[in-house]
Parts: sequence; structure tokens; C-alpha cells
Amino acid sequence: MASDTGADGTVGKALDVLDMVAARGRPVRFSDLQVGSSYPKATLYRLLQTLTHQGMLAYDEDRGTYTLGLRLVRLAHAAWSTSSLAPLARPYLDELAAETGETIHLAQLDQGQVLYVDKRNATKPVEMFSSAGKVGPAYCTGVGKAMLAYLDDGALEAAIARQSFHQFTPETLDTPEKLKAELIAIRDRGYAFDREEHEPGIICCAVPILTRTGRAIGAVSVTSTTARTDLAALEAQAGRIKDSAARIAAVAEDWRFPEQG
Amino acid sequence: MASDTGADGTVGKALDVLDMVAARGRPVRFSDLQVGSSYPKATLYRLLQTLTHQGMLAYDEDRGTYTLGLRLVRLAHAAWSTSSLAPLARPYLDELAAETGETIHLAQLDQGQVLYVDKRNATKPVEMFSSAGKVGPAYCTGVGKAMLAYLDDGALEAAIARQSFHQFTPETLDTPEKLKAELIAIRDRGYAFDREEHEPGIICCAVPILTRTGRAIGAVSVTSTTARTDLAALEAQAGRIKDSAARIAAVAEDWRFPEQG
DNA sequence: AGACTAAGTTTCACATAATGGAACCACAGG
DNA sequence: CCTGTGGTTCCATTATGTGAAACTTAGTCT
Repeated sequence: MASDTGADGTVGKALDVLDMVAARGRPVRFSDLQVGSSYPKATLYRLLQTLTHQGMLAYDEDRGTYTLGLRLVRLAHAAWSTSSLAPLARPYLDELAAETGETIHLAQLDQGQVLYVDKRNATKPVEMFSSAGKVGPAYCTGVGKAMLAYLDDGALEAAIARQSFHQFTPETLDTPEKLKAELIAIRDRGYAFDREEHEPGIICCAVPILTRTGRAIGAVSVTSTTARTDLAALEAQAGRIKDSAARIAAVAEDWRFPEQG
Repeated sequence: MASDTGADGTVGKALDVLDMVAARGRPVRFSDLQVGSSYPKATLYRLLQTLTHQGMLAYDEDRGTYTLGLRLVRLAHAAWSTSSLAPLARPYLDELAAETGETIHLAQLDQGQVLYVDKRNATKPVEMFSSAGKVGPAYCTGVGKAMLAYLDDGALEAAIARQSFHQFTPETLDTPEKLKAELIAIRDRGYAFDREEHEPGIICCAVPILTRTGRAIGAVSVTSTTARTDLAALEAQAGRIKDSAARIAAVAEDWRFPEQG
């Protein structure tokens, strides 16, 4: 999947290459990339050189492999702290985690996928980057559905087109139709469930974070297991979660005027 | 500043723009960027469009501002988990933190700057992205000097050229000469100190993480305050830190063969 | 209102920068 | 010594990006 069919210009291609490297998740050789890439040898080679020269990739001389560069980590730090809800939402997540004692996720929608930007774990201490930055499917997670439910028609269709509808479990909503029906229900009640749709035994209740104009800018969820609780019990928390979501929405609304300069 | 004088090609410029946005650390309007950018209006505009279209930037319709995009966060997660020492070093850092009870930093060198990739805080729980991804000066931090001390001549000169030598405190080594002398001493003894060179009252002892060939791929440090301890006490820990660094080096050495495929 | 100004967007002739087929190099096996 | 595979460089061709200037809005001042 050379993915981004609409790769505009040279930078589009370069970023596409970055994604390719990222997708492997381990050091890759030139030839690893060449197969499956639509770019001709020389072009791919030059793109890699440029990216490496720019610090977006790192080249291991000895092994002849490329990995993602540290410049990305630096940029992402800035991205995370200025563009994500995480820094704002932190105190509210802490609170919610303390009160519920369950796992909390904060997610945003990125190109039709769920991007987790923060997390509180019931038991273990927080796990740095290893959780923030993770992506997941939108059509079969609580946070994902909560956000999809508030997209306008155009954006929704675009997002749906990007879903794989892979059937992770027997409960997974595996067609656009089922999903759309579910989204209406979610809009109605104001929060979403994950009924073991992504992983067996894992359930959650998720609430969208809405702007005044009704756009979903993120979602918060409380996750648990069927062993420990059930949907009804989680639903009882919905009000509490909504409350947190509303408060996050409120600070997010103000925050866009960091300085009026 | 327009920094990257050697901005090769279009992607170089695009990435340069990304950095510019990142540098402000808050939503920026078009005109904010235009001043201080050497690119002509139309060019800058097109670059911004492309980056936005690619999800590297996000554009806020209402305010007319750009911020870094979430795609970066996604990429960085991959970068952090495949290219940084953090995932490998984690258990050793935990151990070191537990034993010393002080603040632990894990850093790598990126374009002449110190990039913190992980951290253990004495008291508070870990702070996600907010610490990882941060950058700091190399010439006046323990981890920075520890790594500089093991650069070869060419790389060292290049790195020194990138230092600001801003005098943060009376103790800051504010010339290349003083720094070079210090680096020799560090190489001799195998670890570096920060003698309140960056922040008054903050001291640390840092050890480079060395490959078999003697290249520094990162550094670990134990940080404390003059109120709580002193350099002599920190130096007593040096052996312990060296031990951690050596063990991290060992796993890092193997790790580059994730699968021989 | 009407006349200015500043911020953002589009155009278009032009030149630079990316393209990719093919040739080249280096090295490992047979 | 030949042959194949992985990686790097050339270079004529052309697509792409360039940027001065013109154009739209959306405010602001008088």
C-alpha cells in the first residue's frame, strides 16, 4: 500500500517514505523499502538521502539500515505540547483516573484513525511515549466511534473509506452500515461503548470532547475488562466521564488565545 | 532563525518551515512566519499548504493559525520506540532510579543538542511526552558534555559550532577552549559533572553510553540539588551509573539485529 | 459611506530541482 | 574468474517549485 494516493509534490513523496520506514518498525535496508514502493530506485535513494541529511532519518553506516531520526522526536514533543489536548487535559484525566480506578485514554482523530495522546493506567505507572502516539482503528474502539459520531457527512464518508473493517472479534462492527447505525445511537445518547469489539474481554465507555459548535476534538474513555465489571457498571460512570470531557472542552476553548499577539 | 543554511531541495525547505512552526511553540499565523523567514510569500504559502495537506501541520480555519500536526506525534512514537535508547534502557533506568532515589535522565545527541529521551523523577510519576523530546544545550549539561567528550574531531568541531555558549550561571563554561579542556578531563575519568553550569543549585553526574568501538550513543545522568547533596556524594555514585550505562550499551549492541531478515 | 491598509490567496512565465533509465561499483558466492 | 545482488552515481528530460506582482477580502480610519 503506497498509501497516500494524493501525494502532492516532492515533499509528499518524502513524507510517504518516512511513513514507509515508520511502518516497518525496525531498521530497514534500502532494498527492503524498494520492494513495495512505487518509486524507482534512484528516486527512492535520493529521498532517503535527503531525509537522512535532514535528520528525519538516521542511517547506520555499519548495517546499512535506516531508522527514524531523532529530529522527529523533537518535533513531536512540540506537536504534542502545543497541538494535542494532552497537556490541557492532564489534571482532569488524573482526577478521573483517581475516581474510577480504571484505565483512562485520551484520543484524537488523525486521518481517520484514533491517535492516543495520553493514558492513565489503573495499576502501573505511566509509560511515556510508549502509549502516547499509538494509533488504533476508529470503527471498533470507544473513543473512535465517539468521535466519528460527530463528524459531518463529508468527513465521515472520508473517514469510513479509511477503515479496514477487519473483524477483530465476533462483536466487531464489520460493515459501514452497522457502523453508521451505531453512530446514530451514540449521537443520541452522547457516549459510546466498546463491547469487546476490538479485543475480547475489553470493554469501555467513551465520551467525545465537543467544542461549542459541536465538533469533536477528541474523546476520553474509561476502559475495563469483563472479568472485573460490565457495561452497565461502566455506563453508570458515563455522567462522570461526560463531566471530565466537558471540562476539558472548556479549557480547550479558551486556550486558543495563548497571547493575543 | 532561518537556521538550516544547507537546506537541500524542496523537502529541506518544507522541514525548515516545520521547525519554524515548532519554534514558536504556539499557533502561528501566516504573517508571523513570514517575518523572519527568508522565503517569499507565495513560496511560504505553498509550503504551508503542502504540509497542512500532509497532516504535518494543522490549520485552524477560524483563527487562521497553523500548529504542528498529529501525524508528527504518530511518527515520533515510532521513532522513539525504534530509534531511541529509551525502550531498551527502561529497566536499567528504573533500577537506577530506585537505587539512587534521584532524578535520572537518558539523553542522546541530536544535531549538536542534547535530546532527552527518557526520565525518572525522584518523587513525581513520569510525565509522558512532556519530558521526552525536550532539548537542551550540550555544552553546559552533564549528559551533553559526556557525549561531546567522545565525538571524533570533525564531529566535535561541528557540534561546538552549534553551541551558543550562553552564560546561564557563573559556572557555565562559556568558551570553546574551556569546554575542550573539560572534555579531555571527562574522557580521562570516564564521566562528567554538571557543576551548576546550567541552573544554579542543580548538579549532576553523567556517564556516556559507549559502543564497543567507543562511540557515545547516549548518556545517563543522576541529577540532584546542592541543597540535598554535593558533587562528592554524586561522584560516589559514578560507579553505579557507569554500570547502568554499560548494561544499556550491551543491550543496545545486540538489539540492532531485531531479526536477521 | 468611501478610501485606505494589512493579511491572505491566486496567477503565470520562468528556472530550478526532481526524475528515472541506464550505467556503474563493490563485494559475496560459486 | 565470472555472475548476481544490493547499493550508488550520471545526465538528458521534464515536471515542479518559484516568486514578483496582481488580486481579494476584511478590517480601520476619516
